[in-house]
Amino acid sequence: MTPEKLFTDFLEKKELKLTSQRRTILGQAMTVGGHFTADELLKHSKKEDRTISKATVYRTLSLLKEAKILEEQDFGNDRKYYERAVGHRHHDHFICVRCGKIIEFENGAIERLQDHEAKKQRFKVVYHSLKLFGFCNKCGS
Amino acid sequence: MTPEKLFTDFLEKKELKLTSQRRTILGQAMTVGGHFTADELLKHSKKEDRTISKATVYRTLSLLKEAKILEEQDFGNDRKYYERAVGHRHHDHFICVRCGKIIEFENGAIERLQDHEAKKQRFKVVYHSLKLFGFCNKCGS
DNA sequence: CTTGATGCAAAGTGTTTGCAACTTA
DNA sequence: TAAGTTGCAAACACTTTGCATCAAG
Repeated sequence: MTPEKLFTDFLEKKELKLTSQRRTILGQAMTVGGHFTADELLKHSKKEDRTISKATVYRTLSLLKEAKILEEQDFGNDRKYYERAVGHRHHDHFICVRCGKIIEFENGAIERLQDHEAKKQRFKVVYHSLKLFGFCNKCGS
Repeated sequence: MTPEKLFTDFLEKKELKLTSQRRTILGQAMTVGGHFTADELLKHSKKEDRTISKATVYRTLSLLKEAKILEEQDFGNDRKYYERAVGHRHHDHFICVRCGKIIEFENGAIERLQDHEAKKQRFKVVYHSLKLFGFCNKCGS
């Protein structure tokens, strides 16, 4: 299932329209890769269509999030980050506080311990966020 | 080491002054307990000293954070939360997306796996944040 | 009495919204 | 052509800052 198909299906189901702006923004979101902010996405989208506005980017981001095509991340800055959710397994992040580098990692054992902890608390986890802040190997300590 | 002593030492070392406002705000921050926002702390502090301003609360929060008396938390809302760091072991959080309830938990095994993962990535972790979002037992699913 | 601290209001950030004009289905 | 969508600018919510006045050391 491609992101484009997912999005058109999503829009159809909600009786929303596929506009050229939405197509452009989705395309750019899939192209940029990694973790990006609303503003970065706006800049990229403007390269393809100069008239696209900030408001439309935010509105589209919110749809893409709802459609589970993008995932919103919060790295403790004041802005939100987005990354592809489709074709991208769940993972967590290291964040270098010096250079801002973000490293992804997957660790099933941690997830299993989380589930176990959730059972103990009778809590039904929907999603989680694990971030390890510190210094990447380049930035030493 | 009491929070008060920690704070006066911290201020002295930085040649900053202990004002009545700072004393009030620290006192309230220690009294309120749990997780609170800047605005809540302002409201509480105003009960003790009506003239305290928002600006002073924010400025004092930043000092308390630097002095490691408070810890800043980010629960994905747009505002920041604070909680006592002194006399309070490290822990992580469940956050109920329905009622907003926050449950703390400690799990040493998860921490050990995190350290292990960090070693693999040659990343030096300074602090981490693990949040499990979902439904608490009251809010079911 | 010197230097830092305060309160106020204004400025900043990132994000959201009201509205008239415009597009999609 | 009806309903959703857009760009714009203004509105928002939270936080920070400039400045004249005030108080701690």
